[in-house]
Amino acid sequence: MTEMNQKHTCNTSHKGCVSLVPIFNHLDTEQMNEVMETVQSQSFKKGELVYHAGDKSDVLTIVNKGSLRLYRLSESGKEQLVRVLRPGEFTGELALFNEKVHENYAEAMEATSVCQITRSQLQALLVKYPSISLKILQELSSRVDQTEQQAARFTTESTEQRLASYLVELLGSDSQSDIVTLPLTKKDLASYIGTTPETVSRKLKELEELNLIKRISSSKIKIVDEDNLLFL
Amino acid sequence: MTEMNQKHTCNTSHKGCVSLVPIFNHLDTEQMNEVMETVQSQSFKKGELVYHAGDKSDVLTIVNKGSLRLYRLSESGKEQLVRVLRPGEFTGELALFNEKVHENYAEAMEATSVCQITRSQLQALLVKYPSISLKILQELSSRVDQTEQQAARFTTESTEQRLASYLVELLGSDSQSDIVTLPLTKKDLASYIGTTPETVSRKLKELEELNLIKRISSSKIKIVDEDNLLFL
DNA sequence: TAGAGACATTGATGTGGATCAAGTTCTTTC
DNA sequence: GAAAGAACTTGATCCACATCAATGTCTCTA
Repeated sequence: MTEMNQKHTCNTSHKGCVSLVPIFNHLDTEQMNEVMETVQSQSFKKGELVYHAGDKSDVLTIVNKGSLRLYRLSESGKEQLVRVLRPGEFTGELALFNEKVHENYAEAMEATSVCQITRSQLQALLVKYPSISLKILQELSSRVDQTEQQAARFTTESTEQRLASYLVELLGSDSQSDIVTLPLTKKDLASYIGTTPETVSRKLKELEELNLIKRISSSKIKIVDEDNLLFL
Repeated sequence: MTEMNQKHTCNTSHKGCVSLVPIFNHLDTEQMNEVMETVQSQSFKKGELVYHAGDKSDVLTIVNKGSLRLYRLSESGKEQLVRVLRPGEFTGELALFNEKVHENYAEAMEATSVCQITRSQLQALLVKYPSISLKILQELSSRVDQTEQQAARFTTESTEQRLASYLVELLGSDSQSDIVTLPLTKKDLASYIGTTPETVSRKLKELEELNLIKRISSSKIKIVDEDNLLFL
């Protein structure tokens, strides 16, 4: 991986890595044991890079605990948040399957442990258990869909609409309660929806004045009127 | 598939479908023959839809001849061009691998012939020839990358820069000559780079005044200064 | 080959949201 | 727990680009 970060390889408790993640957790116990022996566990402290653009390391990195922030730098050096990886999600597929260099940066947002599997190891597993391919294909095709949708929103919706959609989507998974917790700083949130922190601030204020949301604290927001949020 | 379009199933000459496309053309002759027997050939006239948003048909569609225009409609009904599929490229993976409905519309841009393979047929092939999975994984991961880059451009680059990048990318594949042929109408081009036809018109004029390009005809453009196009 | 409809250009105008700048509040850390 | 520094908010200004409108040009088709 990146040479700049010391690695804390711990050979115990790969279990989480394997049994938790969608691409492996359909296997039976014995097969999982086999997978566990091939994956390497690794930990990163907040702010450390798992890989960076230009890096060619060919491992698949699966988040076990914590979260990774994937971002890009534009030609002009502006940072664009691509997505946040949560436990069970993976990254590194471009370098792994296409033998290309990474185009993204992957940074730990908090203390984060991941499992890594090399190209040759994964290839062996894919041949032996084709169902793993299928899971990865599922995940990748749904990522293509999500990213296309995200791109389409940049050109067809206003900043306010994108912010509102984002809040409602947070609610979706969170559910149960009508209070969402922003998992990102305002700066990252702004970058993700394609705007600036100043504008996020102003738009949240506007949404509050329209009685669509209520700001509880800086990172907690109550969704008052989900339907009209999507109607903007 | 879509019930609105008559299908022109021709059971001859699947050969192109199979031997031309990256996901199959690494197989040996005998294996290809096997694949040929499972795929279905189909033709579409200009403007016909191969599938549409909401459709749940679970086939992988591979372009053999011609081209398909993939687009989305936003909530507000605005059309966003996602990408153009050329021979060898495929679509339909979301519905196929995730058993979800299509989110895109796929429309023939000209007389187009495609090959289709159903979920169960493909699954059988994937188990038998794991190298096919690998090819699909390659293609999908590179699509994720491209789409992420496209999304990042919407937020970090100006319209002029996006247009310039687009022209240079056209040159890349076309190569040899420094003249590119726009494969899209101005309307589609505008949608693809996230702007309006009016602005495309104006920006092309500006680029010409800067001596970076020269418009030969409405669809042919000479790239005069590739380096500075990327420097904008 | 004329005429209609689609597509492309150009101009005039308005505005959403970026940018710059100045406070304010929240977190670190020593 | 005080000081330093992030992160956040609010205000004032500006501009890139959308939108609306009019005209010009291409290309089907009858």
